[in-house]
Formats: sequence, structure tokens, C-alpha cells
Amino acid sequence: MVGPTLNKQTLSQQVADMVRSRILSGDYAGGTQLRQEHIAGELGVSRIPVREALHQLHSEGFVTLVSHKGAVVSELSLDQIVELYELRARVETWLLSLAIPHMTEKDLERAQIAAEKFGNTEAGIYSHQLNWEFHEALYAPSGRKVTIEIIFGLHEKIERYTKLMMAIDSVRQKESHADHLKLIELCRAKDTLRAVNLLDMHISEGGKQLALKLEEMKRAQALG
Amino acid sequence: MVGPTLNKQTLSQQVADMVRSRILSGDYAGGTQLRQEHIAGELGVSRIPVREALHQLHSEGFVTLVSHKGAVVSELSLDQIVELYELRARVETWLLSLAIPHMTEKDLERAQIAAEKFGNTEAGIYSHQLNWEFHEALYAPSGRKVTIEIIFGLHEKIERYTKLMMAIDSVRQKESHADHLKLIELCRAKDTLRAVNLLDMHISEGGKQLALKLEEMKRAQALG
DNA sequence: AACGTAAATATTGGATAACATATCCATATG
DNA sequence: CATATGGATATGTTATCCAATATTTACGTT
Repeated sequence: MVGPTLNKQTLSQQVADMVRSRILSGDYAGGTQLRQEHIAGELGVSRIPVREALHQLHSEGFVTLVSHKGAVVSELSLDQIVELYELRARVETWLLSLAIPHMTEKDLERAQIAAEKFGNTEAGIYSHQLNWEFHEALYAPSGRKVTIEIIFGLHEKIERYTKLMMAIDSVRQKESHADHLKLIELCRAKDTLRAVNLLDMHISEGGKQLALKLEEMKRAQALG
Repeated sequence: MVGPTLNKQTLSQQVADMVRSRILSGDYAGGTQLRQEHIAGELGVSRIPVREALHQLHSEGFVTLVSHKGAVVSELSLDQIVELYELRARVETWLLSLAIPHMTEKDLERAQIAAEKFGNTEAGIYSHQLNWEFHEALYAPSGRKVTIEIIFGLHEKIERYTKLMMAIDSVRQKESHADHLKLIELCRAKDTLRAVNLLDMHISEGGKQLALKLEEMKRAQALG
């Protein structure tokens, strides 16, 4: 037995969660071959739930499957990352503009709490969980649950790369926090125009910085 | 990550394709229980590729899995369908506005061919394939491959319901075709503003009509 | 006859063993 | 040097078995 079994999830689900979290944390880097038997042995399960988990992760976009070759951790190209950020900016600004008219003080408090927790984490330790909690709190009043779920998927896909950037550039984290606080104020003032503009900048700037950092790393790697 | 995988198809994938197409065609209606052994027997395969296929379809959102109860064909609520149409309108109009400046005559011809094939199908036989080919041709010059792939996913989720509507209301199909032809002309004229407006109407109207029809059917069913 | 409960049955989740098949890689052959 | 050939490795699939859980059936009580 591999630890506390405090859930009713199926093994497949648990294996999928484990592997996904390792991918998101960067523990399994892009390009890593995932061997069924290895994972199965490590977790003390048979190949079957592992296979089902890998299929799951495949359709979530985290691994690519090639028949008789197996699963490899997906890697997003710079272009794809930039594209995802652009899409995020488009859809999330829309969600925010829909949400602001319906925002209550309770919604804003929820966002405030998430923002504070996010800001209080140590430099260099970026919590995607808290960042998402903040953004989700802002969008939830729009009532667009399906759309928010899709956006969550985009956040997850980008997560590893953001984490990478934050580890290098701890200033971004503080800027991000400042943006969050400003956003809450603008939402409270029902200043949709400025709020949307700030959010657009917030996301776009994140994407731009990430692209720069990744290009830098790629060049450094090519030279080294 | 998102793109089509051109593997040699494994059995699991073939089973997934088969079940998915039956769901999309409405052959397996929402709420239908999918029995592993039944499908396996029907296709002459063992349960394992069927199970993997069902997991695959689960993460694509076409079935819901409950442990020890199995797979049930998912059903979208009216609200969810409306939301997906709104999201489509938002993102697709954006894609179109990005695409128009880069459109070549070749792109327009591709759209034209798809539109003609779409218009030439018999009334009542709505081809989602051709409809998608047309829309994809319009968006492709934007170069936003990931986004287009995501939009394709939305089209697929809605597909069964659209099909239902078209079977009832064959007029919609002709209106749709007329919109397509007009869209091509506006794109050729690089009239981004009018093209985007028309596309917005085109998608929104589709969503509105679908919502009406589905509500009608629900009421009829409640009375019957 | 209606109802609640317990046993029987069916179905899924998972493990294991076995075999088929595809890929990779090193080595021998021309 | 190019190639093909064979073994090692890993995946894809089947068959069979068992455990856990749902569903249904049967039964006894009221």
C-alpha cells in the first residue's frame, strides 16, 4: 500500500492525478518517456490503471501517445504558449466584463482573500492554486461555468511554464500581486473599462515575460 | 498537445472513434448506459480496449463515469449549450478578424468549395463535417492552430444537438448556406467589420434557434 | 396488496499471465 | 558504407480470475 487511501476514486483516477501533478510541477519534464511498467511498479499497481491514466492524460493534452512507443510528456512550443496566453486574455477579459455587473461584496472578499494568500507566499514559491482561486473568484459572478472550466484547462496547460518563470524572476510575482489588488479595487468601483484593460495587460504581460524567459533559456541551452 | 495524432490506430482508438461517432450522430442518446461487455461483444474485442475507449471519451466530455456504475452518455443542459454558443461567437469572430488580413484567394476557394458542398447536401441531411470545413477554412489564415483546435472541440460537443435541430427545421440549413456565401464575399472584400458582424449573427442565431427548438421538445415531452 | 429488507445476480474495477506486434539497436553481411 | 537481420524491449490485446459495488429479485412482515 502506498499511503493513505482517503478517497473513493478509482485507481486509474489516482494514477492520473499523480502523474498529472508530477507533470505540472515539472517533476516529469517535457519529453520524458513514461514507462507503464515503471509507474505501475512504483505505485504498486498493475499496468491496466496506468494505461487508462495515460490515455486520460493524453486527451487532456499532457502526454502524447504513439502506438507501441508509449507516452511522452508533451511540450508546448513557444508559439503555442503565446497563443494560449492570447486566448486567455481574450476570453478572460470577456468573462470579467460579464462578471462585474453581478459582483457582490462577498465575491470581492473571496478574491481579496485569495489575493492576500497569493501575495503572502514566499518569493520564488509561486502557487498556481492561489492564482487560480483569485481569477476564478473574479469570473464566477458571470455565471459562465463551462467557459470557466475551459479557461481552467488553459491555466493548467501553461502552469509548468509559469512556474519556471516565477522561479527565475521573483519580481513578476510581486507585480502580479499588485495587479490583483488593483483589479479588486476597480471591480469594487464597477469600473469595467479599466478593470478589463488592466486584466488584459496583466495576462498579456505574463505571456510576454514568459516568452522572453523561455527564449532566453533556449538560447542559453543552445550555446551551452 | 491538441492536434490530430496520426498514429496507426490501436483498437482502443478505433473503439473510441466508433462510440464517439454514435454519440455525435445521436445513435447513442444522452443518458444511455454503455455496457462494456455489450460493446465488446458487438465489436468482437475484449473489455480492455473498450474500457480505455470509455475513459478517453470521459475526458473528452462525451460520457460520465461513475465507479462501479459505468459510463453514461453525457447530456448538455440548455444553459450549457447556450453558453457554448456564446463562447463560440466570441472566439470565432476574433479568429475571423485575425484571419481576414492574411486571407489569400486560395483560402477563399477552399471555403467556397466547402460551402458549395454544404449547400448541395439534401435538405434534412446536415453535414457537420462540411460545416466545420467551411469555418475552419475561414479561421486557418489566422495561424491560431491551438485555438482552432479548441473551437473544434466546442463544435463537436454541440454537434448532436445541431443535428437534431436541422432535422426538424430544414429552413435553417438554407439560411446557414446563404450566410456562408455572404461571408466569403465579405472576406474577399476585406470588410472585416461586416464579416465579423455577420458571423456573430450566424452563430448567435444558430444558438438561439437551437435553444428554442430544444425547449419546445422538452415541453412537448413533459406534456406527452 | 404494499412495503422494506436481505439474498442473488450483474457489472465494473483491477490483477495476473500469456502472447502478438511494433520499435530500437547492435551486429553481421554484402 | 549501406543494409538487413535478429534479439531485446515495450506496448497492445486477450483470457481468466477475484473483489467491490449496484441493481434486481425474492421474501417476509404489516
